[in-house]
Amino acid sequence: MKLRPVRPEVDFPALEARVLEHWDSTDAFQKSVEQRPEEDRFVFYDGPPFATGLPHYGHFVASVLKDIVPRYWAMKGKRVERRWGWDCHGLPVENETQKELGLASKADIDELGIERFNEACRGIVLRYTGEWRQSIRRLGRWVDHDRGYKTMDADFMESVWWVFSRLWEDGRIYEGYRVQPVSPALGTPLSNFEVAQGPQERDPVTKKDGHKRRQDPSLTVRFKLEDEDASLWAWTTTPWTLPSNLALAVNPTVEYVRFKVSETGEVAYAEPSRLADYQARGRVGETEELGRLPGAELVGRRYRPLLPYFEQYAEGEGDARRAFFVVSADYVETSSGTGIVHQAPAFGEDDFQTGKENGLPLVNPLSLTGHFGPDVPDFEGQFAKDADKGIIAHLRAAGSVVDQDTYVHPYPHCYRTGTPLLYMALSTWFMEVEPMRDELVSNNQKTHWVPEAVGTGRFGNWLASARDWNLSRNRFWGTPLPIWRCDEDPSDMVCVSSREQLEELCGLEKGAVTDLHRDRIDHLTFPSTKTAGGTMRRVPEVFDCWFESGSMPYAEHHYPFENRELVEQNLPADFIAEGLDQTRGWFYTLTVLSTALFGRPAFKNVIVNGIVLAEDGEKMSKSKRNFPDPSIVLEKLGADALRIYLASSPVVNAKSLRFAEDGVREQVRSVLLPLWNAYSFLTRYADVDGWEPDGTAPSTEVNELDAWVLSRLQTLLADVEDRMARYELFRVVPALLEFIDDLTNWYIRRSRRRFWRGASDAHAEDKGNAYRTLYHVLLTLSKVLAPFVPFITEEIHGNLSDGGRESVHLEDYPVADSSLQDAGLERRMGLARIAVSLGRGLRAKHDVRIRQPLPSMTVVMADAEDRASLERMAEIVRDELNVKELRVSSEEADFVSYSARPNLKVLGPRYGKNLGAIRQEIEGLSGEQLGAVVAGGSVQSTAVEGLEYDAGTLLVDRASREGTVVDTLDGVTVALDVTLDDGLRLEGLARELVNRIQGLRKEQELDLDDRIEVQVGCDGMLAEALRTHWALIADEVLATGAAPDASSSPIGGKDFDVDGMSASIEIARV
RNA sequence: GGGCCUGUAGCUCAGCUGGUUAGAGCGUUCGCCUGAUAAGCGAGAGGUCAGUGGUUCGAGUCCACUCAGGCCCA
Repeated sequence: MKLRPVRPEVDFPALEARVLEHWDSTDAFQKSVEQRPEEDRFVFYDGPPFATGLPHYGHFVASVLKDIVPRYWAMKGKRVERRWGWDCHGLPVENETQKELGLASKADIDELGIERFNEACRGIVLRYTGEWRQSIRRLGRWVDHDRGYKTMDADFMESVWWVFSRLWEDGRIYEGYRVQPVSPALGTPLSNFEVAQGPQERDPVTKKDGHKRRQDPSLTVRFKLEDEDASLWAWTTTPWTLPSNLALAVNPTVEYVRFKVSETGEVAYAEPSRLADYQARGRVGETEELGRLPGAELVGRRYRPLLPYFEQYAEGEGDARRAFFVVSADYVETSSGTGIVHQAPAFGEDDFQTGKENGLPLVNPLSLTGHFGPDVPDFEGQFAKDADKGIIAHLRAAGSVVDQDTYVHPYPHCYRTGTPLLYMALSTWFMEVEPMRDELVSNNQKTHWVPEAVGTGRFGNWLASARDWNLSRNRFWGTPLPIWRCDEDPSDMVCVSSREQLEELCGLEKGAVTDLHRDRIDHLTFPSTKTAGGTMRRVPEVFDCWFESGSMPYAEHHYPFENRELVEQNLPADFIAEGLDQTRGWFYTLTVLSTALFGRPAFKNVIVNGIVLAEDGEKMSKSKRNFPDPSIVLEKLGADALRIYLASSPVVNAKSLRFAEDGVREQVRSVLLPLWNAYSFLTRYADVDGWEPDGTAPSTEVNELDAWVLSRLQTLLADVEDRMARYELFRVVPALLEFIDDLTNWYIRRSRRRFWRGASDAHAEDKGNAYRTLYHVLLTLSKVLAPFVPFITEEIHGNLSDGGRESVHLEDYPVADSSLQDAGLERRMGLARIAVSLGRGLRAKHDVRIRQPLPSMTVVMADAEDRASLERMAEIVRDELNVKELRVSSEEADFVSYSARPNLKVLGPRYGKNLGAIRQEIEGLSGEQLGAVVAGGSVQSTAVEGLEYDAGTLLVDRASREGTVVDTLDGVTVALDVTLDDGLRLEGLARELVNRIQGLRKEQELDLDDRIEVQVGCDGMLAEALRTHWALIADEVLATGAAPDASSSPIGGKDFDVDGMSASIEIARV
């Protein structure tokens, strides 16, 4: 099979478009999955994104990871199913729908009807799937969209019900209360996410961003103690919560003062520094201190209800009291107020907790729209904030107001209506997580995290202090909670676990329930079996959509209704990859549900990616336009470049990345083009030579360069395997880069001539082996790189593979062959490259260019083995540096001077404080003494007893001896003999002529194998060089015929200056 | 307010359990080379390792605090 010759110029995006079509037309992805055995799976879970927005770089990062890793394992022989998933439910969708339908509040939705609302949600939820599909395809990600799952599918939802019913049976579900932010204008609780979206403002004092600021009343109220003619002063900015006051909180460890107000004679309690603050602001007059006591001594004291609405709760069982006493709370601070805090358990998180701890009742006279109900008849029908005025007036009249002022503070506002939010305790459904903490933590320890610190730190800590999970939402578009409750007895409940069960309960025929959304099932009722005459009705809540995505491992396969075995075998997943922001999201919900249901971790390996920022270090923002459109980057530079840019960036190690288009371009230059050019080199010369792959493996015996690059290739394979096994993608790409550099800038560079030489002569075997080696390396490399840059490798593989599979992605991943690894050879080549590098530096110092042959170079090394090694590399070094002879010497002292430093790693722990003296002594060691150490001897220390300076305790540095032109690096010292005789000079001039003629060839865009006729007009030494070295020149520039007559200048010749002599040269293709 | 992460050259980042003169790539300056390459080679400039204090013979690395940025939670 002949290789198609390939030009070095390449249009990667166009190439990628062709490859995409090839994949589509050959069903490459399907084949790559199906050709692997079903028993040997690599399980991948795909975290579902919302389709309500377009994909951005963050999704691309995750997608690149989700493609590279599965492709790799597929090539390693695993069956890797990749099913796409869509997160369809939840608030983002509802918000979008509300916006489009112009529905401001929950009431509006109720009015419209859930059915129509949900229909609208269903209509927009898949709006951008087409764009997603196209972007993901363009990125080269292989994933099955057609068999993908959607969290709104009835099968998926039914599995979610099953998951929930298992938790219900296990007694992990309970109904409770939770203080939540409520938008009274919308009449609905908001998620924290929505709260954070509310209006923001910078605080003028602290300069920190926060909630929009608001002016509220600042009211200080007196609560009359029952056992003493004295009062407790408490402060609030929410007078509307005072009707619901049930306790006062003090900090038990803070000291309080009992004092008398001089003007009125009132006796009261407050925290002393707070009292002083009131006085400083002139709100309270003179006082007389009567005594001090710790807060703990106030705890338990009873006071009279400030307002009468809930005074029935004063009475507890027996002598006890249910409410209206002082409680202890650590959170009470003394930076504001009076140090005594009014408690309304329904209206604050802290209050709620304190209430729970002290057995306080939970009273909430407000509706979701923030209006007082009949419990507070004086203000019934009034909006809470509007009632402030009336309440204050009422209290003032009753003589309960100590002070009234205003207070400006940051306060959360509704993100949609801009009105201030109210916090209130609402009934919700919880899953018990706290008792599972230990198990969660131990399951997490079975998971391999990349980077490790996320698992042990961030995620581990979160699990260790996990709280019960509030998994219900008072919304419409979601999977409904499958709880049916009796309208007569609220404790009579049934948890439904399947469609079939619901049909049976409701007396419907089998298959009647096809959709589980609220609009399809809320009306379904059935009679209670426990409560006579009771009717079972579904509770109104839907699931937190995280519960649904966390159920994905089961629900995507409609477990346990179908695929029982498959799902149970698929647990835990081998691999998932998501962003750092999923710590409390998907990572968490997967772990909690898997632990609760199966007692297993949900995933074995996880790569956590960081956040992609714009080039300016800020968040990418559509309005700021601070980042380039992903699709334009893909069209300009290609997906391979973008993939490798992302995969080698810190973002795959959970760090943030400043996205720079130039960074992507850099990948084209440093990875793709060199690879392409190596490939182009092979195909073009193979074409010229008529070489074809013959199925013969390259030999390591013919030429050390071949053995070397094959050895390097095995090292690369081993490194990649190791790093992929650890999921450390960010460490793979640098290894690839290093190899590509070795291949192009050393192997091919050093081997070029092997490809040019005529095949008929003694070099035939060497030439054939060079082809075979380069071919083998490139073909192997196309497989190694395939998961990372799937397009360019497909193209290369398609041309090179002979009898191979129709896609590189169907190949088996190459495995390192340790018999081809030769550490000694790699070491030798390393030494040669150091020597060459030093030699090049010396040429520059001497100002002698490479084209000028030099008589000799001397390399000095102390180590005998190294010297022998380098001698074996003499030809390569001579050729690369254009020197006639390579001398290897051990006589370092002739060229370098020694200096020494203490080897602190050895001496530090042993001689700690003596280091000063040691350092001084070492500085004073003579060249002879150091020479002795270098030679393997030792020198007795006089400063420190028992210390010997030798190769272990000293680090000897070499420097060029003054007056010599040498250079030294890593123990290799190089000196160059630059004396020239006429012979060398002539040869140098001949090479100059070659250089000029090659320039003309290039200028005239001749093909690699075009033969030329050369005419040169010149005189003196140049003419002599032309005559003497014509054979060499002709061979180099593919000239035909005898040496030109230098005395006649060509008519159309181009004039050159060669070392101060002039030459006129003309070439013509023959 | 709490948890976690980040701060090293103009830019992007390495720097393992503390150890010697803090590295790489890109960019930049000068020079070289080019018979695959948009490349390559050589030399140079560029750093108070965010700051302060501490532990230690020795701190970019460990500890404490501060500052700045980020993610998540409240």
